[in-house]
Amino acid sequence: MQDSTSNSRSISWLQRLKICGYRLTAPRRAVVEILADSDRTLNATQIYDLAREIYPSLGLVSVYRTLDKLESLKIIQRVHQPDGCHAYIAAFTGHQHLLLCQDCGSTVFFQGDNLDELVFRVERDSGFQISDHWLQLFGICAPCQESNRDKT
Amino acid sequence: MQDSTSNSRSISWLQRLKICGYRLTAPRRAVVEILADSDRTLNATQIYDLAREIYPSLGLVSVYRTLDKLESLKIIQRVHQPDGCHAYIAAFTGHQHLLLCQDCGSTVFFQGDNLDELVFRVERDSGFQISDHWLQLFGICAPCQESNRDKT
DNA sequence: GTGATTGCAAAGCGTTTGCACCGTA
DNA sequence: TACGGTGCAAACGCTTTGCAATCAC
Repeated sequence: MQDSTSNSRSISWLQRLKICGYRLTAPRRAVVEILADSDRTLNATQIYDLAREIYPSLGLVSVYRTLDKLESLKIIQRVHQPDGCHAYIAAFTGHQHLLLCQDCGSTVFFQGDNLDELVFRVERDSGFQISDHWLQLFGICAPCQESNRDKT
Repeated sequence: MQDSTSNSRSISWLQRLKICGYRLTAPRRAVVEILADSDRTLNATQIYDLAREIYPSLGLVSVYRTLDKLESLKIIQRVHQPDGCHAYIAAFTGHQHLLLCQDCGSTVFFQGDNLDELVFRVERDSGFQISDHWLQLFGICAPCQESNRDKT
């Protein structure tokens, strides 16, 4: 099937919404489609603009409401960056961390941090009971490095 | 000197403001005082409330304007947490990372992460040029663990 | 059919801006 | 005295809420 509105990730997300008792409506399908297809962080307005290309009568309110549901089902997650925390991306699967391009917002997940020893040491020294950690890398992706070179 | 309005950290911050050409006014002194004295993250409204105990005619606008200046001088920094990114704390000195209590917001800095190898590997695998990283630990501080136990 | 979901409009909230007055240097 | 800084009020942008109409199941 060549239909770009039905990649396997969005189908799986819609199934999960349905299983959780939510109805599959055109606004939800459009928002899911945009986020499932994106490899970069998007905020509510960006999602709204893109999703209206699929479903023009979409309201911004429905974007916010769908984002809430997707986030509470851990299908998507909010991304924090130096300049704010209002962008979303498909959620981690398992223990992964994020690498973000500060030019174009494209993201790559990686794993293989070995922080156990550090966490243990900090836990012992501080008396804190550590339950979670964030590790994010920031940089410039290869295509953006390329286009920055061209500008010079 | 027992005067709680003049601990050494706030004096140093005021000096830095002055050196950078900013005037030392009562509203600025009050905001600086609150932040310099705090070991936990505070947002604009919390700073406003606390600083009005020192300087009751303070306006919220001056809090925002002072926060801007302190942040641009890297005296304070914005802290990102799972529930938002609108809190401030005294800035890192050198290469340090943050450990936050999710109950009371108290913070501890730590150092000694060894991420060079990881950064190198991810850089090689992804093609990104990595310029920065965030590492934050979240947990419950010892006093909060204690008081949670008492509630049970 | 019926109740969840929608888009619109309005409200809400945190933050920024315009402005006349004030106070530091 | 000069002009950077102030507080107030209003504007602003993003997000949430109230509501009647709509539509998936």
